[in-house]
Amino acid sequence: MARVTLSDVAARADVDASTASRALNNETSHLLSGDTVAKVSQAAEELGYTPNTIARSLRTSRTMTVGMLVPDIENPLFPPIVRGLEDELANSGYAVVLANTDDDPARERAATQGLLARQLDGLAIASARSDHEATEWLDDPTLPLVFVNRMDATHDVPSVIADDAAGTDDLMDHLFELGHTKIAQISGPQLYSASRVRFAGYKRGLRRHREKLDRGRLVFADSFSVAAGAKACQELLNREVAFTAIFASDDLIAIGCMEALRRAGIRVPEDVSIAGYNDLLLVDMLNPPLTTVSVPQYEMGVTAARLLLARMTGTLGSDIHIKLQPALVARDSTAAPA
Amino acid sequence: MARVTLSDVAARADVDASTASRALNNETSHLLSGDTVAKVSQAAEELGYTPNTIARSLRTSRTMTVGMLVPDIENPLFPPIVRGLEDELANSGYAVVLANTDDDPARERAATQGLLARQLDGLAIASARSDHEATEWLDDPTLPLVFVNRMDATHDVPSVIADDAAGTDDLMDHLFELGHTKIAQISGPQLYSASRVRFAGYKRGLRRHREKLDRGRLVFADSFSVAAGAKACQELLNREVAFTAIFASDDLIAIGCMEALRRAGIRVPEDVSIAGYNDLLLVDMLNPPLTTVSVPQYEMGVTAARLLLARMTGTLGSDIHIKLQPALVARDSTAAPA
DNA sequence: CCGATCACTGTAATTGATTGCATAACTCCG
DNA sequence: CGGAGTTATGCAATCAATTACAGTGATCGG
Repeated sequence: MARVTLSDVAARADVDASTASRALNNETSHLLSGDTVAKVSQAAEELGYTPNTIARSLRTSRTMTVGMLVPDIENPLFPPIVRGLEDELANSGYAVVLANTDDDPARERAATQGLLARQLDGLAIASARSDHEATEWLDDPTLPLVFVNRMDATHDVPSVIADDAAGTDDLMDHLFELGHTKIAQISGPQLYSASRVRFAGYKRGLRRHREKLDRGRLVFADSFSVAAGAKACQELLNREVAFTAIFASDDLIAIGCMEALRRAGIRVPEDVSIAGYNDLLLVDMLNPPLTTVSVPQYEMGVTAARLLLARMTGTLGSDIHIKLQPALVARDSTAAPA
Repeated sequence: MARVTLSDVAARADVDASTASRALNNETSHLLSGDTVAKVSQAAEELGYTPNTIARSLRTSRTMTVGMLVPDIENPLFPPIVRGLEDELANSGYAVVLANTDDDPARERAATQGLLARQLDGLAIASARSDHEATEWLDDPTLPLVFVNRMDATHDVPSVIADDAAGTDDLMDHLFELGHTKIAQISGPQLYSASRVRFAGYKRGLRRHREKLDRGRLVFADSFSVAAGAKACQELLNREVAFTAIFASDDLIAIGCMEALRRAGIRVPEDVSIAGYNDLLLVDMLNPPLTTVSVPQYEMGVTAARLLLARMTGTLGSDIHIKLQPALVARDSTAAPA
């Protein structure tokens, strides 16, 4: 059974293809007599007609498809974002093409090429990397873009981020309230705006509480992962500096820290408190449950979708930057120092 | 700046569009003189030409895009599968459109419609549901399909699954070896083939070890989720039947059980052992680390992609069913009964 | 030296839908 | 009753590529 085309429907309803097209589109069906519309609709129904989106796209140059770039869908931070985006866009008839970049410029470039060639109507970028080399194509003004979980002042692109400044402030206050003063940070790669903002929050927290920054308590992890966190924490331990708490830039890094501390026979939170960031799935079930900052991931996806829709259909400005509020979640991995 | 089309390139190279097309396609460029090919390539280069995939697709009826249906990308089981699929397909130039179905027939139908209208070249279905009502469209023989993590004898569709029979056998043996005989099962919804196979494995394990099935120790959870697991476990507790171990059909259910038991003041594994299934991300970091069966999720995605590629390009039969081997991972949530 | 073959390139149809323009029929009003 | 306006529909171009077919000129063998 060959595909049913519009001409088939038109033939059966005994009208021209153009008439059938108008009958089947809500914006144009008012041009036609109710009679004809009914006739065509019935024919379409009977034949089981499905419009060929490709042909339509060629004519209208709208694909009703958007792309989503993530570093790695296996990182638990992203599935809720993707889900939120997809849910919201599906409501408006858009589909989502997903691509993983591993934050590797070459992969990012390849993925983007692949996506752009498909004439997407828009692109959501949750890829956290923010060096320029790989992103000069971002300046193409014809493609509606939105950054998720990333802020980039050098490109004129709307963004949805969590208010990491507020989140880190709350977290630092929490640690100080417990009585910690020797607080280490395992920061993420400074390539990422999230890392930089949280690092800034760390420094600001110290300053606010009149502690000075000791660079001996500062380690940069190679990536947002358990392995990188463990490695960075091990380095911190090797330095033999004193600390009673660790603020990890990300939950996965925090989990890596817990692993490293456990191997070293250091108890959490009795000997050292640990706090993470993002409130990833299941971190409330860890041993001990992780203190962290909950960011509204799903909501970020939804909001990004709305921004993208607004940019695609309307005339939303590109200078809109939405900050969603995070929430400190104090659990058992942080406690008063011994 | 309007898009650069093939005609633009052709004009600049002073040839016909058809010649330009042939020059730019590897399969046809051998028809042309090296001179012409070079001329066209250079013109394309200079103009920054990117072929319009839509127009190409319309003509060739190949979109180089496949769909992937998952119940919910937020369920940690699926990201690695999606990632494996995407990685493998990207190597061959295919993009992946993702849709969440929530295993809701209406959503599944809507999502599928939306995907199919885009003339996908193939569709991978990890949506675990296996009732027929929603899936009669599966019998469309023109669309290359592959089931992932789902086996369905009533449809003639290739599949990639983990060998759950072997996995459950290993797990049951493990529990018996520890000395458990009163083993409860929290099963997943029987709608899912995975649940049924694991339930069968549970029964087979009991039989093999000469225990008879006590339906009092059997509860069916409403879904594969922490909440459903907690609820089901609570029901098990309410029944006041004796048991020393719980085999949960899925890690999330197992985590729900751990929660319910903790609330009831029952220790794991001292009072009750718990085993899950799937070895989801981070379950090794739980309190206690969860005994489970590791299934090669990423590998399943890759394999599914290969099957799909084979079906799309070649003439792979539809009766191919690949079983990947799981591995028991004994951790601290299971121990000898008191 | 002439027809056949070959290598190369152009012409035009095609893919399936949308849409500007033309037109036919009908209504309305002076 | 005729011209203006309205309503409903068809015609044909268009979107950007691919591809069957045709044609041109050169080469080659008899």
